[in-house]
Amino acid sequence: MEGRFNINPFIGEQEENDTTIENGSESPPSTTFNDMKMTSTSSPKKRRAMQKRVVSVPIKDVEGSRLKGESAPPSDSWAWRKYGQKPIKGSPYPRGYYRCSSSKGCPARKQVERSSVDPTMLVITYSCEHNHPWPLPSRNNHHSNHHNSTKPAKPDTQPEPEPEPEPEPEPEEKFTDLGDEALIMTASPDDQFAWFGDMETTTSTVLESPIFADTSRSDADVAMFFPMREEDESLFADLGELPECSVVFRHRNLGPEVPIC
DNA sequence: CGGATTTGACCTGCGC
DNA sequence: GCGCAGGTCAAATCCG
Repeated sequence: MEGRFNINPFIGEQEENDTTIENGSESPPSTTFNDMKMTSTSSPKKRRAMQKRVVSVPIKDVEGSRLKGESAPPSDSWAWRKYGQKPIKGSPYPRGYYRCSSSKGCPARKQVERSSVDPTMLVITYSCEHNHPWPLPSRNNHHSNHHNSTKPAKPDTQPEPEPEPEPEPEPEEKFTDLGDEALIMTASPDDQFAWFGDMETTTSTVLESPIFADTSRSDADVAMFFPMREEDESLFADLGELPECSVVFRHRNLGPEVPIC
């Protein structure tokens, strides 16, 4: 069923290491995502070069297939296992932590949380060890299909209080938070963002961080960004000025499923 | 029975 | 140096 997004935020990753992420300065923006330490199995102290991509998808699309509350990640072609959930300060919604279980040793992770800016959107942050050889779960590797992404093992076991979505808490702050670390996609739709193509079915929106835009945005790249539609514009109009999130684009190309890494 | 989810505790990094 | 917040682990529990 739809609602299955083939989110493959890791493709094209090779290019983007943390250096690409840095928001104009060398120092890590904050502890948020860069802080990702690979489980205690790997040197806890060592910060792995994690690449991140922030994807925002309409929650309704997700809910279409499952009503699991804010942490219900959209179904993609990969298997994710939830390993934690934490309430995020400043956000009425908790953030769910998922680990890739599509293949053994898969370092991919993703964090799913509902956007406090737009409660109807699910913000998914994908992280991947940039120098880690990804298993490249091919499309056939769909075991995720029967146990696909965070499979709905418990349809409604999620007792999440799920606080009422707030109209628009602190847009800027939220976006800032998100944008700061957000690794934006700026590649050609047919390769690096092919994965994004699948999401398109859900009118997904990707938030782009100005940082990224600033550092790597070239005219060519900009061309990659799809212009906002009226809905989007109005949607974000509420946000007022978004100092951090300067670009919002939606993609509409259809693309085949692509390996996450 | 095996695998996934839940939940509390613990650890690490950052800011003050 | 301390406190805060985020991220991960691990045991318990639940579901198929």
